[in-house]
Amino acid sequence: MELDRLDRDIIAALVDDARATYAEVGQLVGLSASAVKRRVDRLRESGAITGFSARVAPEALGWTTEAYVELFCQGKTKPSDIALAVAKFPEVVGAATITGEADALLHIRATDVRHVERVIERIAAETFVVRTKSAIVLSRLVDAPSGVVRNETRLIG
Amino acid sequence: MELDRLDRDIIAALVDDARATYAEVGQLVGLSASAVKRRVDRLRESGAITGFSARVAPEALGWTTEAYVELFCQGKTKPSDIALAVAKFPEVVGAATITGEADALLHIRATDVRHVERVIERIAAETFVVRTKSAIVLSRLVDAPSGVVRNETRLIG
DNA sequence: TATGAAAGAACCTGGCC
DNA sequence: GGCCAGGTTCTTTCATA
Repeated sequence: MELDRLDRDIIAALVDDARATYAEVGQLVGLSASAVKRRVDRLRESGAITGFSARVAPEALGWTTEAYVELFCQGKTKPSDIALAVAKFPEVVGAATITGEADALLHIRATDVRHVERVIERIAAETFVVRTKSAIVLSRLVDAPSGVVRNETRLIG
Repeated sequence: MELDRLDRDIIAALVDDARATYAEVGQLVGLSASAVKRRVDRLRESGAITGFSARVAPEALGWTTEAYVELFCQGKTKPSDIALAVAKFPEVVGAATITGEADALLHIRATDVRHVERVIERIAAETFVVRTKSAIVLSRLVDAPSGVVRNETRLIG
């Protein structure tokens, strides 16, 4: 699907504030409220916008620790095997197969370092996992809303 | 600030759908619409909810490639130095200082591999950067909304 | 301190041009 | 894409426990 500048501006506005009214978004991008609604409906149908989420401060919910874990797997492990295995752990908030020595990289959120350790232990117990290599996050410097490149479009005003 | 089960259920409902009406959230958690609104207002003021974002399919916007880049820095590089430097690049959607050999781990979104290369080149040109080690993402397996642990609370119904 | 009910204002939604 | 009308939702106030 083809996205024009208006679509991109609307998306940027909704990434910034998903509860903005159609009229507010319209004023930012230069459209009427109903025109914005039509485009948003279309963007959702086409899958460009996949939904709307509250952004949460993880610490406020007790998730004060995060870690990245590299997974080294057996020769013929499929990405879907890894996906299925890690999806069982709510603590795994991100996962991807990657190039390089490791086969996959996991992003984990936990309540403390002990909790991280327990999760890694259980993941390492999966049959296809040969070994893991983990790094605890010391301080987070950047955290963009998932799926989004920051400041992608410059809004007028 | 203290969060009870009702607050956590409300947060879970809004992470799932930030545009749900207060009445809808209320029905999930067992409160009236106005009670839900009061709690949401309080959660925003207290900082537990930091905002509301549209979830976007990066590919729909042309961001088809992602990479993780380890940064090895000079001895007395401060986290704030790294933060300032990488914040200049909209392609850096995540960054954190970490334990282990590397000093920081960056998460990059770009239009293609050439684009990733250009960004890494410019980051490597920062005075404090000694070297980098990067891994291109082959396929994404898990991607939770930022800051959130999946399925944190079990909603009734 | 927190809740539910109610009322006016604001907003959404769909039809029409 | 804009305009408009009817239905829904938000927001605030009030009374209650």
